[in-house]
Amino acid sequence: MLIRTPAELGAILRDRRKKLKLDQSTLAKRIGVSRQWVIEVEQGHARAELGLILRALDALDIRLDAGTEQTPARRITKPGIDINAIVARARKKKA
Amino acid sequence: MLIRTPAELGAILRDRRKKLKLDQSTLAKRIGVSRQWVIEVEQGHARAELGLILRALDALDIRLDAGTEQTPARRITKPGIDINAIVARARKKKA
DNA sequence: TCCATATGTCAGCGTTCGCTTACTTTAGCA
DNA sequence: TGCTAAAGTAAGCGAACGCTGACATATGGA
Repeated sequence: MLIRTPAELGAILRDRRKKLKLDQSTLAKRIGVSRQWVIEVEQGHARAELGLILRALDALDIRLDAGTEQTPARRITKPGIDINAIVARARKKKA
Repeated sequence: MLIRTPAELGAILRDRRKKLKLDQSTLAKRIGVSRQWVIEVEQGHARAELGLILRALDALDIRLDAGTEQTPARRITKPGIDINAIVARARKKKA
């Protein structure tokens, strides 16, 4: 399963949790976070802490693999200008 | 490359950046973050934001894959008591 | 040697995290 | 119908994020 966005990660976590028949409270205790945290991350919370995310994956026996690949048509979503940077700035200005 | 900790992620990012002959400033601009951020994440910053991390991986053409696997001897590091939870609490109390 | 580049550190600031606690809503079941 | 558990929402709080800007070390070339 490829992960590109926080929302995708959240969906993966939720699916896996359900497959293991755990409720949010139990999982939260297992990870060492609050139930609130589980709810927000499953909903795709983009600013969740990396460390906690990794612990959540571990608690659910999900392995994370990083690969340098060649996925052909990948940069089509990247025009000349840098979308990511623009979004990043927008996020800040608005706030 | 398996990712288990923020430090491992940081090392992967740094290696990949060097392989692409980018300096921290250039990468930071490409991701849409400050140079500071790049430095800290490469050093294994555990509380970095998930969304920014994903953007960094994208900027470096690193693919993230989540897999439910069976890695045999995996739970040996998990005694009866829940280490993760203990660490989590410790992190909080100390602060 | 002097200068430019790359990396790392420090301090201060506004924003937001993740936490707790409490309430609401939904679903299944006796 | 009422009860229970699961899931979601909201408010308030201390701690830490990521940012800017300036400064500190290498390292390498002119």
